[in-house]
Amino acid sequence: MNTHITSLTIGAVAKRVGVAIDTIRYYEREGLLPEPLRRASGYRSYDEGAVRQLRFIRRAKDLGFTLEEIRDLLALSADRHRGVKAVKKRAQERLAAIDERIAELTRVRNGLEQLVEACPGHGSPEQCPILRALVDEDAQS
Amino acid sequence: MNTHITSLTIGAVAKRVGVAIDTIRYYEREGLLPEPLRRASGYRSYDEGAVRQLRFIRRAKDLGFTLEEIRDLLALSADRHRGVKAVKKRAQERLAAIDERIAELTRVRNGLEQLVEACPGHGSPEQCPILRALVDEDAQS
DNA sequence: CTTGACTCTAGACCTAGATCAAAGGTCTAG
DNA sequence: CTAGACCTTTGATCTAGGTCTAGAGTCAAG
Repeated sequence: MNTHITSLTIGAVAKRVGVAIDTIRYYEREGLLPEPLRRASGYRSYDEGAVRQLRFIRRAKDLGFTLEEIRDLLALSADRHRGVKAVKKRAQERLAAIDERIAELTRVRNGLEQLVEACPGHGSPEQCPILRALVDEDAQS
Repeated sequence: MNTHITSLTIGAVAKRVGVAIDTIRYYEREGLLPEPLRRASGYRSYDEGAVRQLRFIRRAKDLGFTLEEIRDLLALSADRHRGVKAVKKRAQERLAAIDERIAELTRVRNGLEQLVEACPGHGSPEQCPILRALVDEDAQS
């Protein structure tokens, strides 16, 4: 519960969150982070809220959300009550997209595995099922 | 076994393989396709071998190989005998990379699923496990 | 006060894999 | 012969998510 007033430079924020300074400025340009206060010198001045928001962005990115989707999530999370429903919907959509991607990769994976297993690893290229599958239409499983 | 002499324009090749004309020229620039013969007019003149090679590239790409890896595969496939071993090795590496990617996606997927299941879909943002997980470090499973 | 680390802006550049535009030459059906 | 489809080149543009540069100003330690 350490809510004392802090004033962090962009470098300090970057270090805390583990992200590059340029990335923070980039997120600001892209509307993912609000424009921070400025010192007299023009230096950006951040507080803990900015650190939290930046961590939010990074975690959402780790879950595979695009920056555009994250912008949307941030807007929704600011909407007390009504936002929750929409956030859940976005998460479900993301989950479905991941499932689809996994299924697709699994299909490719299994096809490739069959080829690898069938390949003796020596002999002429004509006998290699991997090369045959790549060259001949009809050699596909 | 239709190996009669054919001469195809780039457009005809593109249509047969189902790829854009620009993509064929791009592959040529990138060294994935040999420079074709030219008519007196300068038009590229392709034969069935080029069509086969282009299909090879497309199939390999569908299996998740990058264009750089495909360049390598093409070189290997030209090596009668010794190439087969290396091709199998590349395919095994590709398979391992896909497995790793699937495992990673599955981890993310399961984490996200838990959050979705725990979210009531209404109420205040503080009660939404999805938002909590994104905001708070310690709310992570 | 000096030095070195930090920050500012605007804008260029990067990867991968294409895709498009402009300005012009060629080919073919009618 | 002409319309219109097709082809040529060079070079720019796109997506996504940053990363880097130059030139200038600021801050903190000693």
